[in-house]
Formats: sequence, C-alpha cells, structure tokens
Amino acid sequence: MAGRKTTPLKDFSLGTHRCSVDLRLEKLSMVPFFTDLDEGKLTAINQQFSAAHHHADETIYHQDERATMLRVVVHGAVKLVRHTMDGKDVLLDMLQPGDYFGNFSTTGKAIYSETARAQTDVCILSIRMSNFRSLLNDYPEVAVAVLDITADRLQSSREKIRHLTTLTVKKRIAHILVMLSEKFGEQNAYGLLLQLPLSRKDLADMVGTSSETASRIMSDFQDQDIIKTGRQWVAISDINRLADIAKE
Amino acid sequence: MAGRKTTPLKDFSLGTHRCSVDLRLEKLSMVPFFTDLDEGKLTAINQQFSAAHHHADETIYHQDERATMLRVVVHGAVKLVRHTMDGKDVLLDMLQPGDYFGNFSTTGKAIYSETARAQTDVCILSIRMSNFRSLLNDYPEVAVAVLDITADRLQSSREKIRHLTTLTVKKRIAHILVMLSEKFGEQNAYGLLLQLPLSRKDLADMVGTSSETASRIMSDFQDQDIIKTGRQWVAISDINRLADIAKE
DNA sequence: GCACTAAAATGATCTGGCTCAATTAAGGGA
DNA sequence: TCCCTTAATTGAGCCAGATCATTTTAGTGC
Repeated sequence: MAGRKTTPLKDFSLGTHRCSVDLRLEKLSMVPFFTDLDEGKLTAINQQFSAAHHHADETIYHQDERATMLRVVVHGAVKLVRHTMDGKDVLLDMLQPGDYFGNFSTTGKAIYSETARAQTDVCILSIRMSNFRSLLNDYPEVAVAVLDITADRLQSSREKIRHLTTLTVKKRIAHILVMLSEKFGEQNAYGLLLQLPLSRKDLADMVGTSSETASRIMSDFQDQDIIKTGRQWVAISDINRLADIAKE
Repeated sequence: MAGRKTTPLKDFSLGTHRCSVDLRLEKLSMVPFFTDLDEGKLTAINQQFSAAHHHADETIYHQDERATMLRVVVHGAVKLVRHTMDGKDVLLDMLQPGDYFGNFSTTGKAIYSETARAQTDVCILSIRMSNFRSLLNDYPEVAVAVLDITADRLQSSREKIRHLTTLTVKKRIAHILVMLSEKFGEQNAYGLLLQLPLSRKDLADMVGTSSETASRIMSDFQDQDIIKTGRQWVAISDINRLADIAKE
C-alpha cells in the first residue's frame, strides 16, 4: 500500500504570493456581506482595505488589545481563542476564506475579546473600524448582511451553550466533527478530510474538555472505523454514524 | 422583627392596564435601536407595532415554530429557554423592558430557536419581521444600532461559553448573580433585590447545573451572609464578596 | 391563625471526565 | 533511512457535581 507517511493535508504556505489588487477584489466579492454590491462600489471599498500575510501560529491580534481593525480571511484558516489565566483556552471559532473577524461594538470599549491566531499560513485583508462603520451607514444592504451573519453566529453560539450544558463529551465531539466537515470537509482517499491542521488540543478546546479525553474518544471512533486520523489531521469515514452519535 | 412574611418582589400584574398609543410611543423611544430617531419617524414606526399582554408563565412563542414576528418587551420580564428532549432546559437570556427578541436571520429557515416565556405578567410589542427588515433598509442608523446590540449579545454569549468550560459552578452562580444585579437590582430593605421571580431551577438552567447544586450553593452563600433569599427571590447583601468569588 | 402546596434544602450514593504520569509513534528534516 | 521532536495514546486515581429520595419550609389563600 502506502509508502512513506506524510500528512494528507494540502500545503497552505503562501510562498511568494502577493495579494494583487485584482485578487483582493475577487476575494472581497466573495465575502458574504459584499456579494450584493455592484462592481463600482466594490472597487471603491477595495481601496480601503490593505492586505497582510501571517505564518502559521502567528498571532494576528491579541485578546485585550485595542480593537481598531476589522479583518477578512482571504487564504488559510484563522482560529479565535479566549485565554484564561489558568492556562485553559477556549476555541471559539475556526474561520475560513470569506469570514470576517475583529470587533464591532462601539458601545463599550473597543477591545478585542479574543485572540486571533493563524492556524495555517494566511492572507488577511483589513480595514479601519471607523471606515467600516461609515461604510455600514452608506450601504444599508451591507449593514443588513452583516447583521444577518452576526445573528447567525449568535445562534450557533447559543447552540454551543446548549451542547455544553446538556451533552456528553462524546456527543459534543461527534457534533463538532460534523460541523467542521461541513465547513472544511474535502473528499479524498482517506474519506472526508478536514482540510485544516487540527490537534487533539484544538478539538478539546472547541468542546470544552481535556486533550486526553478528546484523544480517548478519537481513538474510540477510529477503532469503530468512523474516522481516520493522524497528527493534526482528521478524515471522516462514516459521517452518518457520527451524526447518529451526535443526535441527542 | 417583621410580622407576616410576603415576597419582597413588586407586583408585576397588569390589572386593567391597556397599552395606549402614547405609552407605546414612549416605550419604543426607549428601545436602544430607536433612541436616535426623531419623533416623526418614530410615530410612523409605531403604527407598525401591535401590543399584546401575557400572564406569568404563558408561552409567548415556542421553539421550532415559524418565526414571523420581532418583539420588544414593554413591561415585565421574559425568559428565553431552549428545551432538550430529555427534559433539560437551558435558560439563554432574561429580558427586561426595552429588550428585543425573536428571530432575525433570513438566511436559513425562519424558525424560533428558543421558547419565549413570560416570567411575570408582561406587555409586549410586536412587528412583522418583513416590515422590520424594510425598516432596517430605510433607516441605516437603526440597522447599525441593532447590529451593535446583536454583536454585544454575541460577546456575552461567548463569555458564557468560556465560563461553562472553565469555571466551577459556584463561580458561575456568583457571576450570574452579579450580572442579574446589574440588570434587575433594586436597593431595598433586604439589600440589592433582584426585581424578578427567580427560582433555583431558573438559576440552575442559567449556569448549566442541577437545581439541587444551585440550592446547596445558595444556602452556602446565605450562611456566609452574602445573600438573602426566599421563594423565587434573591437579594444580594454583599456584592463585593460575590464579585470576588466570581473572579477567576 | 391554620392548612395546604410547591419550592427549597439536605442526605447519600454514584460516575463522567479531569489530572498526573509515563509511554508510544507520526511525520518532518537532513 | 535514521533521528528527533512533539503530538497522541494510555493507565490509574480522584473528585465535582449529577441523580435519586426525602424532609423541611416559605408564602398564599382562606
């Protein structure tokens, strides 16, 4: 069968890639809240963004820093983490190209309430928060679209609260794997591969457990041929079984 | 000391109260996302709302129902609850006059994701979701205000996730009592009285524990003279101690 | 003041998942 | 191909908090 083992994940490195104006425009038009805008408006908006690259594991911004920018993922994956002083992390969200992040609320102090870290090499567009806000006033359709996305995030955040208070760790892990497969899943030889580096600790921080418990459960799933997994990668062999387990 | 024991909570019953157009207008202007509007606009908007009363414990709408209305609390308190089939409830939010509730996201099916129940007798204003959405398009300032509120709720929802995954039940209860005191606290003879009916089960559902555990912890707090509590009511004697306990 | 009801308190037991502590092995580098 | 680092696995003991079962009590209605 196989020869040398290598990670089945694709290479996220940016190499000499530079974010050209054209590429930025294309990416911006993919951002859900700009899709409805005509090209003219979009070009104008594009001017206000600037691009930046970060290597995997680099911190894009840190929790409690002054929040001045709103950002959009163009390439790669970004994770949002909240730290606690006792060393525990909570992984709030895993973002993919097209997702925005940063801080809104003008009400209250403009402080990032979480740390954003590059999960892979990433390319990020950013705009000054003040500019973005006047953008919202100029284009109501954008404001409504952003509101919809935020409302959806609130929904899934509340869903997560329900899970944390009512489901066992096993069900929560099954659930998050299904969610991740919808967002990052990519069919390949191993099954439905989650196209991002994902450690046991990441998984544990997502569902609020210890990495040891996450590991035990993943081993269990693998023994039952539900998943296939290696260092920092997970592929799902039997999504239906997983969904069944997640079902409350 | 005191003679006959009665609940120190105020009487929330509406009696013969009817929501006059004037009262509605006054209440609407208190809603955070309408405060910036001039009176003319507000009067126009007021037309689109209709008022309804519910008795304590009545369900205003039920989880999984088709979501068509957006509502605003005018009088009383409303709780948002998610049910699980195994009988566990999760209390997502406790609303007071001026707070909106219902469902936004046009994306995805318009289904209420939680049940809204009257915690006291309540008076509620409601507007058709479709009308509210065109309102958002007509008045960008409203859209931005609603976005800000929603973003804040997302924040506190994420905060709650962190608490659930990193704090002990005792700290979580201390924390929620502090939060509730900020929102519903009212100084009186007993101390800082939370001006709403609040059972051990409500408290338990808010922090994701069992009512027995909540009860034990509340007894403990009372023994330490941190709170004073009876049936469905809680008054805080020593908010600082409570805040210290909540501190991680 | 008395009786009644549902909330709250309390006791006893049990367990899912955490913690601490090694051990094993995946997969990148040269 | 071997080496090395760090992720992942696995074992054992322990405890916060759930659950089940009663008893107590607050507060309302009469």
